[in-house]
Amino acid sequence: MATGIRTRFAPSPTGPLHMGNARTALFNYLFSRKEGGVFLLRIEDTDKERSEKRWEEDLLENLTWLGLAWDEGPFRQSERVDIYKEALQTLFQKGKAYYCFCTEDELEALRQDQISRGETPKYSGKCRALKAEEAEQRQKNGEPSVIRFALEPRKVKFHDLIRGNIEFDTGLMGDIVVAKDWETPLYNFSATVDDAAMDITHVIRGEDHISNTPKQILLQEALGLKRPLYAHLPLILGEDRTKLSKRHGDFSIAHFRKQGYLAEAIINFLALLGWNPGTEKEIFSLSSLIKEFSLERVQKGGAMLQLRKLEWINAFFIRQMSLQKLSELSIPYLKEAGLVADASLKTVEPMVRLYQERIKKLFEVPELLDFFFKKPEYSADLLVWKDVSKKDISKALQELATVLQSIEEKDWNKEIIETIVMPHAERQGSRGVWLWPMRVALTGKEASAGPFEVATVLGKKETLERVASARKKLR
RNA sequence: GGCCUCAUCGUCUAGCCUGGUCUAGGACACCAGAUUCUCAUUCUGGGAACUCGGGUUCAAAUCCCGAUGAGGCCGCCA
Repeated sequence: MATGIRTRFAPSPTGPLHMGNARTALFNYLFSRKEGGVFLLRIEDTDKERSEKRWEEDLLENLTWLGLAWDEGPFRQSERVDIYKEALQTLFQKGKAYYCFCTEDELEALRQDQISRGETPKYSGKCRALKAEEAEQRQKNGEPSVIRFALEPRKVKFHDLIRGNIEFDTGLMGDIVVAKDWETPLYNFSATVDDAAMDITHVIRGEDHISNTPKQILLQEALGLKRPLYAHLPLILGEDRTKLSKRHGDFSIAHFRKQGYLAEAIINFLALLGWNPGTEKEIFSLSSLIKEFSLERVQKGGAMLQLRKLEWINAFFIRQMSLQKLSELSIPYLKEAGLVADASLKTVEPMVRLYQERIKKLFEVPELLDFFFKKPEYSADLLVWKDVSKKDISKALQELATVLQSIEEKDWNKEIIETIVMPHAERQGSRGVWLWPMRVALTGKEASAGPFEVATVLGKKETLERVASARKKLR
């Protein structure tokens, strides 16, 4: 903690953790770890209508699954109302806050009017002119109101660690609502107060917050709070190059997890979306990312998600994984698909081994391995290799059965089966005449692992049975 | 509409700050070939980009200006 750097991930529990969120969390995590700082989690649940406990749970669970461990928190803004109340008082004392009694209809009418005149919609500041005592009285009388912050109209400059200097004219913005009432602070206000209260040194968040920054800076100045450093990350875009949202489909981490994407792969993929090491290295573990990460190498332009690449990275990690680990991960998917009630590593490992280089995501495991657990279903036509006649295929299978039968149980392994069967297959002009129907007889599939490996796993008895039933199909 | 941000292959990007070594590099995807009973893996090869226009300079993807395009924000959401 030598550097005293503190970052935070501050999602609102109004939806699941998704690719965009997760990357913001990842960059905050990487930066704080790299600098030996603290990474904290804050749940921004000030919106009572939209916040849901299940989304908070989703956030925590999937963040943990990804391996993004936070050092402090989770803090919930809903549990920190007193802190905001106090800040609100300060604002009132300094004459920077006032009650606004304008109705939503009134404001909407004003907005429409401004838009139709080609002006920037902004609050007129009408209630700012109200006498404090009068406003207080109306408020006490129960007249509906909100609390606004009197924005100082001036140029606000700040330095963004990714984009350089940015300047806004706050005269172009209306007074913002900082709280619906004393118990209900709004985002710009609660986030500003909390970032200071939690000693956040680096605010690393999405680019969509750039225009909130000047408002927050003005709030900091009014409250006498320290200004953190800012780094605005480029947005993650959908296929239409707009900000990722529900209509782009399900990009929740939970969804990808269910599909059988590995946490390592998602982390690796997300890291490369908007950041690169400056070398040609593309495969990273979380710990290697911590070593190499730097905000200076973060991109400025938004990046479209490329699911193909995620799949490739996922398949890569699957190929790198130990057989045992991959088997362990596969078992739940086999159970889920109803192929096995219970499976031991010992039975599953030999099967998984044959498919390790073919699995792109764990979700595919059942459809790839199903024939190991049940008799294959396929049409007789599938047994036919190229334009060989069914009669010849049947003959090949008959001879194959005889040859296989001759192999002793104790010699039933890939090498021996291959050395014995291959010479026969070679004599056919094309090996396919024997190998194709053999493989189809055993797997029922157009594409699968090799016939000798599969036969080995199935065992002699089962192999012969499947070859026999293939011959029956041809009759 | 206003403000802000961004701009290299289809996509993610290197290079840009510190102009020449860039006939612009890598990866994914795609195409072709090798291996092969199939699929996958692996290997080899291929096509594919500096948004446009000015300027500065001996020299610009790189610096400056403008245009265009794209995105974000303009909530009693975050």
